[in-house]
Amino acid sequence: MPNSDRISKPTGRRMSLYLRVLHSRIDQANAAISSKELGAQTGVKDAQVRKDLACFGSLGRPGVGYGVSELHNQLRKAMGMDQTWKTVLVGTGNIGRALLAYPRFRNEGFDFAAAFDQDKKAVGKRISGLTIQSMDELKRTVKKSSALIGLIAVPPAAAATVAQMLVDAGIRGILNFAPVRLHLPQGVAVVNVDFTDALEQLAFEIRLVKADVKVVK
Amino acid sequence: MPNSDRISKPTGRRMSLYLRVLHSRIDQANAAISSKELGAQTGVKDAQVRKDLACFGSLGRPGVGYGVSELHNQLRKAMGMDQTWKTVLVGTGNIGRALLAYPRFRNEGFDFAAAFDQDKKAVGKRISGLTIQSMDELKRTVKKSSALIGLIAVPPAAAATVAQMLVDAGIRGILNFAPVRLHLPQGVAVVNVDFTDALEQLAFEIRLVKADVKVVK
DNA sequence: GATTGTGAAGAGCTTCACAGCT
DNA sequence: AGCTGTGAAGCTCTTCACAATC
Repeated sequence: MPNSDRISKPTGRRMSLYLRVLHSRIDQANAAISSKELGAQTGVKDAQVRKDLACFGSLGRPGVGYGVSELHNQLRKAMGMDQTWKTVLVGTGNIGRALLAYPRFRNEGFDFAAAFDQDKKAVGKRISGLTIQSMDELKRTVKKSSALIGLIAVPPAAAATVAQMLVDAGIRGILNFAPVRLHLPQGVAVVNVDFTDALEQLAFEIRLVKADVKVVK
Repeated sequence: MPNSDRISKPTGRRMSLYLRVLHSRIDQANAAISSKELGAQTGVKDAQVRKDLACFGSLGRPGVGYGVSELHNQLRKAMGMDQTWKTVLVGTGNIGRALLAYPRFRNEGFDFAAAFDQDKKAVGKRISGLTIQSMDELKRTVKKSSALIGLIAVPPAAAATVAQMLVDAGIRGILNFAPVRLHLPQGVAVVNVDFTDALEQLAFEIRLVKADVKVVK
């Protein structure tokens, strides 16, 4: 009996991990993989893996495991990876350019439809196959492209304004690289990627390890 | 009575947020800030803020709040931000170069001591004030610089090897940008930053929102 | 009156353990 | 024998609520 009331956030995060493992085994599509094996590859306990996968109903066969190909398809569908997500980028500085060039995005179904920059000197230049557009064109271009995802890679001071522009243009989710908490209306999702936060987190954990006699898990 | 048994990971993550708010108020160093205000700025409930801050003992004054300057100092110390962290970068592709140029790292106490690349054609070039070194020099340079943090910005296939080299050289923490789960000995901390994971997460949340009649928090 | 610090309740996530299937 | 699916137990983090303090 399916357990798909609602997929929790922790479960969603782990789904990405499982997906990565399955992706690396597409060549063995007909083979089976056990929850134990999936767990070992992702650092997740086997019982947890089974609980997570139970969201889709009973895909596994006792004594055997999960069909790689079948599970891969189900997971892709559940995570929304069975479609192409039109995506736009705002901010073509160092980070923005690196993101545009990042090869895995396209492979995973994220397709950049446009790139924007406030700097008039950047507008018109081509990077990674896109011509940088001015902010004035944002709303029209986004609507026309029906992009649902926006990446914000602008300085902190500009992030809030840009976020509002994206929302007004109909964007449904923002991947935010600016070190700022965005206030967005309900119905618009945000995921933050903050390099400084990440480094601080690391420094914090190093201190934990050094401070303790016993190492903290 | 202090509650500093052990600072949990969720608490640690929020500390970064508080720190950011306090940082933006250094000009009002003598003023006070309440848990409610700190919470509003960071999206955290006030009771949670107080619980988190109670780790340092009783810094707050009932009816008033927390001294901005005092709290800032305590937090910086607790998060290990009262020192300079010597840091090295491996991989000087698009992402690596963007990280080296990221201005906030230096501001927050992270100091790049060296950059390495496997590509012989890159070695010797200067980026952001550093001369790219070959991998052969990694161990010696890292030991000499006494760097504790390593950033991995290399292709997935190379990440595990690089991680091992960093650990052998005495690194205590790794910020990993490669989409790979690193297996490291106890005592070495890892924080992963995976752009594709983040985007997948976002796509997943957008789907949640669209699927539901009621919006999920 | 405003705000802290905190015990207790609540919610959510993880792990255990085992019946049941192949 | 091996493995799944899952109820129940265990654990951790969050929220509530209020006495104590300024």
